[in-house]
Amino acid sequence: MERIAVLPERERGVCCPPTIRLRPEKVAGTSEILKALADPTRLQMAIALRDAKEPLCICDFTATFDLSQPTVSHHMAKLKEAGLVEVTKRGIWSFYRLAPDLPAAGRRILEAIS
Amino acid sequence: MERIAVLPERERGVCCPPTIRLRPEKVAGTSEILKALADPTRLQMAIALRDAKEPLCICDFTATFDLSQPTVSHHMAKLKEAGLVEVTKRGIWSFYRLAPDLPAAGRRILEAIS
DNA sequence: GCAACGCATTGACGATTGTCAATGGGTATG
DNA sequence: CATACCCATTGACAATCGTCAATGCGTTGC
Repeated sequence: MERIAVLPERERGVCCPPTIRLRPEKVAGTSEILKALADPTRLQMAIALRDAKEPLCICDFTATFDLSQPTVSHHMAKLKEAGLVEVTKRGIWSFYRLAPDLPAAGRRILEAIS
Repeated sequence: MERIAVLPERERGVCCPPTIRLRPEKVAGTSEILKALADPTRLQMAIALRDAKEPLCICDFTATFDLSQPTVSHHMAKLKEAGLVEVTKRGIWSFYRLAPDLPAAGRRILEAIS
């Protein structure tokens, strides 16, 4: 990612379409992950799960954020749909943790955010 | 980001709200960056700019994607609003490049995606 | 059995988003 | 001046999103 200094010389009517190296499925998957993390609440939830020593439940986040329980549940479902999060039920609780089989793209993004 | 093995013991009515270490402004800024990258078209545009040896103009992307020029222009404006992209006008062209003063968060995220 | 708890789902609402057609402004060429 | 090119802005539209109230379901404790 080095600095680009000069502007290219261009001729009228001639464009330089960049070649897209990424496969469409890869683009879709990555943008799904990004979309899941692009909401402030979900971003904080994901970071909390990333940094947590133990799995967390919905009620933990309901206590943290000023949001209703259905809303928190809805956000967590989005993280799960994106493959970022995994759930284990025990008793009346649903424990959430970061997906252990997180794809490399997701892992790198999660490590990049702060 | 090590594996979490065991589930915590919980008591009814007692939750364990995670402590949010991130400042609210930081959360807002990062989620703005993520939101800007969360669209498939903008994701590909950002990656193209990241990997390009020279700045690119709007018409380059209009040729690449099957989208109207206003739409491409609109997407580029979103990347610019998020501080990811910088524009230099010369003649009839507007040349876009990755922002040289990209905040660390943005740079790490951009390097993480693929 | 019954009440309380934790959670997911549904339905509804305003807000935001992605897209295009239409338009206008600036710049080069003839 | 007139035309062609590149680009940004506006207005409009359907689609999606974030949120909550209401509801239902499974589990635990009395």
